[in-house]
Amino acid sequence: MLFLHKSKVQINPMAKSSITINDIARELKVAPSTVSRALNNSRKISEATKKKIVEKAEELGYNLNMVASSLSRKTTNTIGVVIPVINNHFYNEVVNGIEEIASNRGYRILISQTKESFHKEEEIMRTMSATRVDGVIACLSRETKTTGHLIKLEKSNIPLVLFDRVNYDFQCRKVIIDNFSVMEQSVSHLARSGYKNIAHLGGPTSCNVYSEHARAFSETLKKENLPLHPQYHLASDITEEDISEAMKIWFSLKVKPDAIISVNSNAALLVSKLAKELHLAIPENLAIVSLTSEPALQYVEPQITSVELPGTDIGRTSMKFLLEEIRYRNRKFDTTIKPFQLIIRNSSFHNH
Amino acid sequence: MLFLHKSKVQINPMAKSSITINDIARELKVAPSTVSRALNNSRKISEATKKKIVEKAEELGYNLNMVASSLSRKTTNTIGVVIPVINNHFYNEVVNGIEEIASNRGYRILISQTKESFHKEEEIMRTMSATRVDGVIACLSRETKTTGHLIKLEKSNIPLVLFDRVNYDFQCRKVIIDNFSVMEQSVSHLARSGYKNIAHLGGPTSCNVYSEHARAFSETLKKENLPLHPQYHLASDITEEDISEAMKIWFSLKVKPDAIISVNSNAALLVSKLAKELHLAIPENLAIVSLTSEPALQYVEPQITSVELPGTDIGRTSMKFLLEEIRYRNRKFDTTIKPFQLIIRNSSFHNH
DNA sequence: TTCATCAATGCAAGCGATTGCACATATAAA
DNA sequence: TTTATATGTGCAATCGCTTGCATTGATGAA
Repeated sequence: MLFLHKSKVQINPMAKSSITINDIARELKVAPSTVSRALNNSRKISEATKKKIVEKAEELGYNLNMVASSLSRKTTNTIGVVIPVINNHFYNEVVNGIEEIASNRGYRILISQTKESFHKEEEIMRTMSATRVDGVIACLSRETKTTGHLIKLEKSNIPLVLFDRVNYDFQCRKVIIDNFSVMEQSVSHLARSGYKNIAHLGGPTSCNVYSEHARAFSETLKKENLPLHPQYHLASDITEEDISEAMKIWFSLKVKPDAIISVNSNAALLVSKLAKELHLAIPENLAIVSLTSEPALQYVEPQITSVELPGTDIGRTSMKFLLEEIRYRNRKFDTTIKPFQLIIRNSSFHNH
Repeated sequence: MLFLHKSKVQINPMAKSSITINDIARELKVAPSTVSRALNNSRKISEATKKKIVEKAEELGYNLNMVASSLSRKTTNTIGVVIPVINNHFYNEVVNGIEEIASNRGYRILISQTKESFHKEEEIMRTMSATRVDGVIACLSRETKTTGHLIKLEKSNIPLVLFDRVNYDFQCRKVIIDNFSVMEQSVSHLARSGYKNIAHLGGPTSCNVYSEHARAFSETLKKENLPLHPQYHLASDITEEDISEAMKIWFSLKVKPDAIISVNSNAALLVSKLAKELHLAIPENLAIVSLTSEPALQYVEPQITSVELPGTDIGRTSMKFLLEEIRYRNRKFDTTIKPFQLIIRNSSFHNH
């Protein structure tokens, strides 16, 4: 292919201003408003004029300036998506769900990651508000304890839907999982399979998800008449170091755990690896259950039992709720609880 | 917990219009231009006035309207990121690299996925152009063969940097991997380890990355004096079905492959799983090499040899290049080749 | 023929910032 | 004291599009 002609480099430091509706209007000797209406397919414009205008727009290579349009319309057709991190299976699925609905309805999405920093989350909310997104869907950072930044968002009249990690003190629509039940089912499953000394590698309890896990862990152990060793009930930031250290400590105790419930799949994979290094047979000596899923869990040996969360569904639902608020401004504060599934694989099931 | 007080619902269908610089100006009896300058910390405004204005802005809960600002300034401080899919380790890393540099320099990023559809890619480019992003960083879809949409983008004076999957016919800055070398090193490694019948599970050759793999595969086999069985040289869309089918066919042949080079890590993981189901010992009966990496490769047994691509680095570099073009409008058309690393793990190395 | 009605288009005022230029003080230099 | 030079603000146009209202000419009803 030859680009000799087209590749004429434009050296001007300033962008050559592009074609506007005024250019079209001038060429056709009509009013800019007519051009605007025609391009928006208003039915107040005759078909003949529309055709003429559309053709001329095509000819001149006109491209709508959304910035101007947004300013005038007071709506950007953009929705902000705030997630802790982007490289995570669950959030990827949620984003996919959001995007699916959004793009169907003509909305763009602006993704930002908090990297689990409250400070960054605050800043992101300010930016979302400044860019005048039409709405925000967010999953709070682990550090987030207060809601001042959410209240500000609300004050700027930007609808907000929270998912997964939420703050119950803040009034808005929420799409969540029954985290208590997630843990309850996990513990019960392990109990039924004959495991007695169950450890919990949990997240920081400042976050609702993890505090609910923690509560369910204690309560269910009691219900199942299983011992709750305080040192088996860990809440940490779940870094690789945290996990290694926990494993080291646990397996140097007199009574060692025979099952570990891990807050997420990354941690579970690491636990599985470390367990193998300790020559522990899975699931005979040690069971592993992960409270979130990702494909890799099915590729390791043995496959790891995990809780499947409906990420895409959560995304879709959140987006639909948000659209309702955007369109009809009917603020609702109800919380939707999505179903999950405990998928039992070989890491936690054997005949004692 | 009680929500009674906070739940005062605002029923108004219309967003209460927010505070503008004019409101601040009126209250303080100064000109809007003064407010604008003060908030932008212009040094033409006295410190006293600035203080007054900033305080009033704070008091009224003022929040800059970026839309208006963008229209006036003719720049959005937003850069568009176009990737095939979001749920992919490599692209996640690239996005992280981009975001790191971008947020340091005060840029937001707008992420869109093509889902490997050329049609969607075209549409995304139109949107990017309409929203007047200051620049675009893109990795082309597998289907993309033509560059009309890129030329249009260029015509709207939006700088573009391509990474990984590029089109050599299109003039712009590119950040890529030496795909030929990736394959060459993989084949040579397998040859050195004593494998003879190497199969290639490749991607569609319409895409430069995969066609380079394919060429390197043939050439390196020849160089290493190894047989090239045409049926071992596969180019497909790499769906799960494609892979299953390929495996079925290959292992029903008279001469079965003793090594498989898989175009990406998902495929490699699946191959590894299927191989186990066929009771093939890895790496004794079958070696596996993946041409991209993800953490899961280190969790499976045996760990899978793979090519580590510098995703974050690619992202950072692309963003830096883009910023140069945005800032100085110095169009350069050079291609940067980033180093990769073949990490040899247990799936491809044993003592024959 | 006259008046109401309607369809098609134009006029002009926004939207909320930014910015070149003019203008008023104040200060310094002559 | 007069003139040059800063310094700090205000004026008004502008960015490109949207939209309420006015206008025009044509059509149909009275």
